[in-house]
Amino acid sequence: MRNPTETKGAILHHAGGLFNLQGYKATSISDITEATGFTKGAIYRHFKNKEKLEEQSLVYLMSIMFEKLRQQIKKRQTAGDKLKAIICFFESYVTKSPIKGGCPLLNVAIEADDNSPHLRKKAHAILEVLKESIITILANGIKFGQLKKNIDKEYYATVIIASLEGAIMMSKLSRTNH
Amino acid sequence: MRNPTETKGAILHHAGGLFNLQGYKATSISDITEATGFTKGAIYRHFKNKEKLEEQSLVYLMSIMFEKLRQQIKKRQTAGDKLKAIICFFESYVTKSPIKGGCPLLNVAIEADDNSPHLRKKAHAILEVLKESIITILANGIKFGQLKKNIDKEYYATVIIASLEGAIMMSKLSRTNH
DNA sequence: ATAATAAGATACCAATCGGTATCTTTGTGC
DNA sequence: GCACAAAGATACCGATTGGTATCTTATTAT
Repeated sequence: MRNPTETKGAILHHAGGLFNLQGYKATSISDITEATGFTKGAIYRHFKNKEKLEEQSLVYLMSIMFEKLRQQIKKRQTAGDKLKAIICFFESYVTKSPIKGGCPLLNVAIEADDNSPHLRKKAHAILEVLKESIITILANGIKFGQLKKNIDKEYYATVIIASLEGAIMMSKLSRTNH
Repeated sequence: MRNPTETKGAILHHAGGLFNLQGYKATSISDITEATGFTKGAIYRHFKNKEKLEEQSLVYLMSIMFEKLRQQIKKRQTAGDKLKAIICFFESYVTKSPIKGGCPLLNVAIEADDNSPHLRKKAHAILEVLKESIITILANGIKFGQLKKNIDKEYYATVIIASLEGAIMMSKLSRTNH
């Protein structure tokens, strides 16, 4: 019955969900104890403090995101189709997100501003990974003659991410339900 | 020395700044008393509760935004130049924002999700105003033959806002300073 | 079986939260 | 100049916050 790794996983899962939905600062340890059924003692055994729990939860959330996204990209062959898969992924994100509360990267970018520089650092690193993966797709597209030769890869990668994240933000406000 | 309207204005000014920088939930009444120099008694005399203060602060912040944006748009003549002015406005927003903490609309869209539906409602209305004003610019551009006739105005307005807001979000993560 | 250790529960801590009741001060109408 | 009302300060409230110390329970090694 007692499985520490499972316990830690369950805490990350529920904490991640709450952080993404309510915000990091707005989610209390008590919220997490209620959601998980575990007590404060269990949480503080596996995580040194709330800050560390926040960081590891963000990593957990993004690992889910990237895994789902990777699956979609892998299926397609050409650079164009791969990019379309990314856009589709974010589009489906609006209606039925794999994680409640929208994109964890967007959420943490807005919240972890002045306070919590630890989260901002992690989020920045994650953004770079996302950007690099899109740049790689563009580079391969150029390599195999599917895209024009002298496009500014970094610029296009940035624009793609920006408009997708911005769209998620707008959809958050436009939802009538809920 | 004692001027109630000035007091209320000062509270809105400082509270707005803090809300936009730290987040609404993360900013306490004590933060605001420290920033303004006024006491809790003064704040709760002018605002029924924190919720109302949050709402009015958001309106205050957005009124600053819209006023500055309106000035820039008014200067230009053609639809293309007006749209460029909007993009320029958001671009300058990244480097030297008129309000610390980035775009108040973006911030509130992310934070006021599940909790605080009152803020979400206000933010939604503000977004619609922004979208409509861009649609109007596009419509005028079509009217005066500066833009193609059968473009989807709502679609383009949405894309413009999305990419601008997304860019602000990304810039938040990429800042090396601070 | 039992001792040792790890996992988790319970009970508490000071600090802070939003909010209110009350008191003092300031400006105003007469 | 004096009463009256508005504006703001002070002092408090219960609830909740993140965090810790301690106690109990379950697992594992011998």
